Amino acid sequence: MGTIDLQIRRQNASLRILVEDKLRQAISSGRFKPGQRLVERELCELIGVGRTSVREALRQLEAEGLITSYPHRGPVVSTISYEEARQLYSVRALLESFAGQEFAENGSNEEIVALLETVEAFEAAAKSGSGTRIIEAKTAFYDCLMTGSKNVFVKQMLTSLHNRVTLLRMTSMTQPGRLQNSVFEIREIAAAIALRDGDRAAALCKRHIEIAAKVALDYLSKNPVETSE
Amino acid sequence: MGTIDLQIRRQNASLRILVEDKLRQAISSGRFKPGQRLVERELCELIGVGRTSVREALRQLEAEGLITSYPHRGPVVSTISYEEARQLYSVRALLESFAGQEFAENGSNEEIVALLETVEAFEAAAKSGSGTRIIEAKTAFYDCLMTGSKNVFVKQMLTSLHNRVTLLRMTSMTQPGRLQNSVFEIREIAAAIALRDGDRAAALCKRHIEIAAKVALDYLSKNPVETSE
DNA sequence: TTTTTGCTGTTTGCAGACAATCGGGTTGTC
DNA sequence: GACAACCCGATTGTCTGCAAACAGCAAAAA
Repeated sequence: MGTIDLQIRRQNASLRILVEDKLRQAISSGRFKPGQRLVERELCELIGVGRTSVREALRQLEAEGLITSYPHRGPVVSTISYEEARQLYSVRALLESFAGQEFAENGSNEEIVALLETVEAFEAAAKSGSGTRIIEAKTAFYDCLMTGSKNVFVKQMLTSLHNRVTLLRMTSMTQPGRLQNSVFEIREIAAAIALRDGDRAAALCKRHIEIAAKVALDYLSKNPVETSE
Repeated sequence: MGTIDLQIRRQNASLRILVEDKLRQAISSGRFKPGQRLVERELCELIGVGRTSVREALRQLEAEGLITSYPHRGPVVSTISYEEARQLYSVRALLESFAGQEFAENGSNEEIVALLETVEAFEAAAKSGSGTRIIEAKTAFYDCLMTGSKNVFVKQMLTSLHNRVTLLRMTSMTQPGRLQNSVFEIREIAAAIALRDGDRAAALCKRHIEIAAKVALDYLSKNPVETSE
């Protein structure tokens, strides 16, 4: 007899977690725009849960920096200024180059194989042109990269930073030609890691983010991020 | 007639924040030991607030990594393994050297003056031998360092890491002779920053943390951290 | 026009209630 | 005595009602 689906009850996740994910997704997808007020009661009936769950989820998102709470005025989807965006990319370059270096020097062979697979998936997604597939593939690549770095703190921090980048509501991918370059850069990074060349991997990661930062910041200085209200 | 205290109620901070700080302090001071269960109701009557505030504060501390929640069993003061401690010091070295470099290159002259003052305060505290004064002075130094780095993300992340280090319940300061060396290292760091030598500041910060890490990890491998229950 | 006053919507916090769940002890069986 | 099934107390997860505090705004007063 085959193994019956062990995960029948994926209901394990508490309501709070579900609400968190829903809100995160709503913010990332742009359904909630930066600057928009999030009224408790509205969220409650929108999601169909009690205030307790909503409030605790909001606290979590606040800790992640996705929303900002003003006393007695409630939470608001965080906005991110040009200067903050610059700082964000700056520290992201630092952490990702560290992750790349650690991966190259300490990652297991299996992890390298897995990384190369995500690169191929990314290339395929890029060819397909599907926006969601591209984002998924890129997320998978970064996830693999961070896992291979063998540092839970770096992984946590980078995940948080990635979430916040979406507040800019503009993936640098949307720039013409940027996607192709991105594919190339990522392939190079993976190659350096596969060759166990930590320094080169770090340099490539750093450069990759710096380019993305330049594109994003240039765009941002011309088209200020759209906020709600 | 003298001005009557206008600030009778500086109740600005919401209860939740107060509870957070109380709990953070209780954990940092060792009143709550790693591994100890934190029962909601006990905390409620201990602090004298309702469950709502306690639960939201717990969510915040969980996001910071100070406590860990198990489904239907409640929160527990986080423990930190040897491997995690290694990773923590590793990323801390990375971020602090970055902060040091940025400070040296972009800090204002006023900030440099302020930094030098915290160094002197630290030296004075070290001479006094008072544990709490030393910790305060060192905190002030780091706070100044992070502020001068002009990067809110780095500051946030480092603050979180500093909080978690206290879970080890052993400041590397307690090692004989370590305090004197620490004073020396910090003076050197500040000097490099004052000279605007970013590379040297970064290298010194990195070395400073690496030494602290070595001391702490050596100690940790011999004396496993005491947990409660 | 400027200041004061009061209203309204919203957050903040408390208390009580209930279901779901977990761990541990007890019971029953072999 | 060993082991499994079962039950029970404790605790969390969640919901709801209620009171107080506060920000923003508009109307009233100067």
